[in-house]
Amino acid sequence: MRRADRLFEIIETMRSTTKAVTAAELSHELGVSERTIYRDISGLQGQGVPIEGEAGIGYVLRPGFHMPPLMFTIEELEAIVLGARLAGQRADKDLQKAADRVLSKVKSVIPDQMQSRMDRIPLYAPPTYWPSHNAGEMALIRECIRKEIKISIDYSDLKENVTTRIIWPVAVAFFAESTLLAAWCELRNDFRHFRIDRMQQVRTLEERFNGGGGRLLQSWERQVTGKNR
Amino acid sequence: MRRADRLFEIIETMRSTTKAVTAAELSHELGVSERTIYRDISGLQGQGVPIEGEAGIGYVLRPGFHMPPLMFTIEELEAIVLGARLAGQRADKDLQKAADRVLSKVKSVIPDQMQSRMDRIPLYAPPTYWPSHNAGEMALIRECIRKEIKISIDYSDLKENVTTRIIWPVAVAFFAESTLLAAWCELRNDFRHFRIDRMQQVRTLEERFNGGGGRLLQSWERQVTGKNR
DNA sequence: ATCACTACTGACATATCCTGTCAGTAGCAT
DNA sequence: ATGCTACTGACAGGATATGTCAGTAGTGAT
Repeated sequence: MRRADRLFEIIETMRSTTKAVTAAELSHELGVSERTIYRDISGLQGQGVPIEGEAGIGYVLRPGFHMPPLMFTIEELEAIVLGARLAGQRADKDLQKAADRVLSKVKSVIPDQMQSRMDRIPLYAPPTYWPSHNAGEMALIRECIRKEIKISIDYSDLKENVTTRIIWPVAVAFFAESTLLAAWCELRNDFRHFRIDRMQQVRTLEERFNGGGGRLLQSWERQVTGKNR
Repeated sequence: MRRADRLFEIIETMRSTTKAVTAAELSHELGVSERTIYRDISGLQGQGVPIEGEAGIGYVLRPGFHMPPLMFTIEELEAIVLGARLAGQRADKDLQKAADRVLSKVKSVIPDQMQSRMDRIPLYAPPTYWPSHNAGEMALIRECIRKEIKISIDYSDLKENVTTRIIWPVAVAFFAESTLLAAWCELRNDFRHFRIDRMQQVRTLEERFNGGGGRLLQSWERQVTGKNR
């Protein structure tokens, strides 16, 4: 049995029982070694499948693997659709695809009668004709924020001076005119904001930084709201 | 990207669109050759996934494939949160509240560990400092679109000439610089676009119009996309 | 009828990555 | 303390996934 098929099989097996399933059972059932099962499960978890393993117990598929039916009002659907369209226009290709998937997932969990209305929601986000450059890098940047990976950028400021900086990316702000990356700048030893379209080059580094479980983000938020007030 | 991941990707891609998807598109999107796509799809079909292919057309996922969708991924949550924030900034108070309710509903169905991550999604839509006037009327306008109620507006054009028109509102377009209402104009007997912030007054009428179950919207879409080409 | 586009199949050499084996660490329940 | 289990790392060999090339056939538009 090929790996690709096996992954589907594992999900189905776990879905069909409420008890915990051990790696040994799965390995016997599917005719592969335990080591392979551990690798498969790790792969599934990496794809977001909520399998939880506990030593001494086994694996359980957390409820929350499938989306339960959801009820939205027509106005809430308008908000979702408009939001997905706006986000799709402003952000990168990957996020745009994610927004599309959100719409299709939402559509498939709401009652039938709502589904047809969802296609006809008359709120549009037309393409912006001043596409921010480096939108392609934004997917990478988002990933680095999530994984807390340092990046190095060549940044050209207002006077066209180019500096190379190592920064710790923490947040992205979608202003109407431009898109800004907020980051801790090792050069300035403080938070700085960088326009995505002024980044000449974006390189991910091996090194990671410690965001303190959101504390870095919080201290940035404090600094920004403090200044703006 | 590994084959096992790709198969899930293909399903999600096909689920997220109603149009047919060609092997060439998939191959480009996933970074593999067309030959591999054909092999992947053949594999999925072998596992019972109802993908249908037609020469000259592409692939479609047969409706009735009603596997409940998988839970949102982190990236999809990012799209939802950013979308809600953008929509909340651009639209009216009511829609903003609806967007908030969407977030809390979504939050209530996702696994615990995801909930805390959702609060810390670092994508922001800062307030626009050129608030479109009459945003307050937008909730009313959206309602009239839904219920197909005629409205009367006093509209001031580029030269400050004010005209009073009876219009049939069909759609709202959120451009970067302004927000436009698309409507059938009884005065001009054609579709016209009105900037929300140029409307002096908005009055709902008793009379309703017949949108033909989306046909009016469609004919507007045709006209707009035709002109843009 | 022709053309452009597309799904689909087969063959084959190559390189990828999947797999089992072995070894070891650590958490949970009894 | 013991047994069960999840989990990780290293490594070598082999299964298999992949790209390339070539070709057939169906669909829709002109």
